[in-house]
Amino acid sequence: MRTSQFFFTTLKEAPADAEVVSQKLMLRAGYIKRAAAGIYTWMPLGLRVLRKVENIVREEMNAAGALELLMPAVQPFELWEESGRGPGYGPELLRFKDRHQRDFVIGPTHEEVITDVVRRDVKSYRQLPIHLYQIQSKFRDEIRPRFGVMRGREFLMKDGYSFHSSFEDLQREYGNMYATYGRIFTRLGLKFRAVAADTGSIGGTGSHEFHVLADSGEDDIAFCPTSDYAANVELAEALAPSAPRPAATLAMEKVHTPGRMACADVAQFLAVPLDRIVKSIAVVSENQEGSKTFALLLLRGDHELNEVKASKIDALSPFRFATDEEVIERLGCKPGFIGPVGIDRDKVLVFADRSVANLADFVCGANEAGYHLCGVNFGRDLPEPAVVDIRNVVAGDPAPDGKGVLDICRGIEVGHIFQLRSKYAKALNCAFLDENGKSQIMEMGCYGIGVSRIVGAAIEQGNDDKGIVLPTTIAPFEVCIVPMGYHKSDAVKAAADRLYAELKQAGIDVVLDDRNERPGVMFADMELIGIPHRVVIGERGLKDGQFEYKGRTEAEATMVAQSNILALLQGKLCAA
RNA sequence: CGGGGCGUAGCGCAGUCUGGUAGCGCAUCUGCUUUGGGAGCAGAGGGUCGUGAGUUCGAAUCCCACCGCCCCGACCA
Repeated sequence: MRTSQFFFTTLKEAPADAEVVSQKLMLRAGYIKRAAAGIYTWMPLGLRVLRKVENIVREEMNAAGALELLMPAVQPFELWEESGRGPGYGPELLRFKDRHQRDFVIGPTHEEVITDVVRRDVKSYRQLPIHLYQIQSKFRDEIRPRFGVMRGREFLMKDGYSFHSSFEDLQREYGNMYATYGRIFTRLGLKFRAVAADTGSIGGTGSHEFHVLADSGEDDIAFCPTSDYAANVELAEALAPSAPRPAATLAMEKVHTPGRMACADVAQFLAVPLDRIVKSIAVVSENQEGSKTFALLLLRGDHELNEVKASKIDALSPFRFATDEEVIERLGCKPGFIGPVGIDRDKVLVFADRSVANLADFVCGANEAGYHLCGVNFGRDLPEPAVVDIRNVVAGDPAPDGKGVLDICRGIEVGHIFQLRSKYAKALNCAFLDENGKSQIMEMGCYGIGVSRIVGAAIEQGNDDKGIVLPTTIAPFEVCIVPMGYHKSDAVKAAADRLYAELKQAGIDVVLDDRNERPGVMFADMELIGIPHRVVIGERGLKDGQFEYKGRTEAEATMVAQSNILALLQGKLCAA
């Protein structure tokens, strides 16, 4: 490609509303243009990157035995009614009516459609297993789209679905995909980690997320530096303290704590460590008949509630936070001074985090505005609570695998694999006849990769003050040729044209900057858009039969004999 | 959904308080000069000042409504 024949525009300043570095750079480099909140046009330059990512994903999926198909972006709402997921999915699901007033959705995912396809055509165990995937635009009407293509509303996704005659075979394919995803992210040149994950709204059993590690990520990952353990914080188990609960040493005492509502304020005011303050979070679970279950969740002052874990408590599934009115009605006290002592356990359930259950002589609200209780002890001052794991792990907690201590880092979720089992197959009656002629429901797996998000994540991981730094495998071009005086010097022009033809002939994805621009403009543009290898051709070097080579992240350029440049570049590209 | 902020040329911004013929930098176009790190000079084009309705002799500026966008919050009592 010659830049004079290409179309790209760069900006010196990023739009003011761009938030994260990848978004700013993608806009400045002209990879994408914003069309509406969370909706972008991929310009030719950015599309080259997107397609390279897509093709790596496609090659590895094909190599792993999956078959590509393409499903419709627009889906009949009936399928969502049949799976029972229509109401639960909520406002993220973009719905509309056609001219005949029939309901449709723009697909945020395709479990329903693929299950419908398979149930029509797959009748026998002999046709199983089968793994079908597509690479297609999805639409999810996010509450707050942000971070450019990393949390857009429209995005490109690879979604694959496998169907099996047994759970064992599903597990085999799940392992196959786990390995395939590792190969894909390795080829993409990303620093990533596979982590155990919650299955969320999609449902199912086993699940792993693949995260690109980056400080701007939206997910917290708990991992153990001295073992293989890694899990989303939503899922990571907080072990019970190993030491037994200490004996009580203090008598319970009511103290005046005017205006001290936050745990940190109470701790400071009473000169008690934050980890001996117990906070009580009031929640309500309403069943379908409208009857309410009211509960207090007890956490140490230095811990955070993990809503995913809490929602797995049977009595609280699902739950919401109690309103101030509900708290006053049940406890006779405003939030801020509520606690588990002296309450009617028939009306209020009490769940204590494992760490709270191990406390002695703790502080909690007195259920009276302006007062807390000190020196509180389970068994003596209040009944023993139900003990549960409902907190987020923190750095320094013991790893659940018992092989070290946890640390926390941020990640961008770029892949997710699930063992769906038969959730959708059952709802949509996706069945087959087994060896004995008996009808059985299929086992399903589902495997997603956020293709457009990967581009943002890769730039989040690879950038410097000059612009985008991408791995050669996904950069928009592998090599750029920057001639000094292409339009003035016949010798430079001839050398540049010759090298350009030679590199193209060798199958290298090369761009020749033949614009009549000043050198500074060309250097700055090629660096901004993220070309990993640069060859500069000038009369100075030509006199000695030399070109100048510089890698995108190298500080200094090196002079290379003209006859050696192809071999040098091939070596660099091969190594990548 | 609650709170806050913003909307003026393709991008970044000033002007709004205190109403009086719409500006700056970058980008674009023309000419000359320049050519190894985002050039210089001279000239030019480009605006429903988010939309609508008001107040006024006169509105980017004041009032009202709407639309769009951004940020914070929607566990941590």
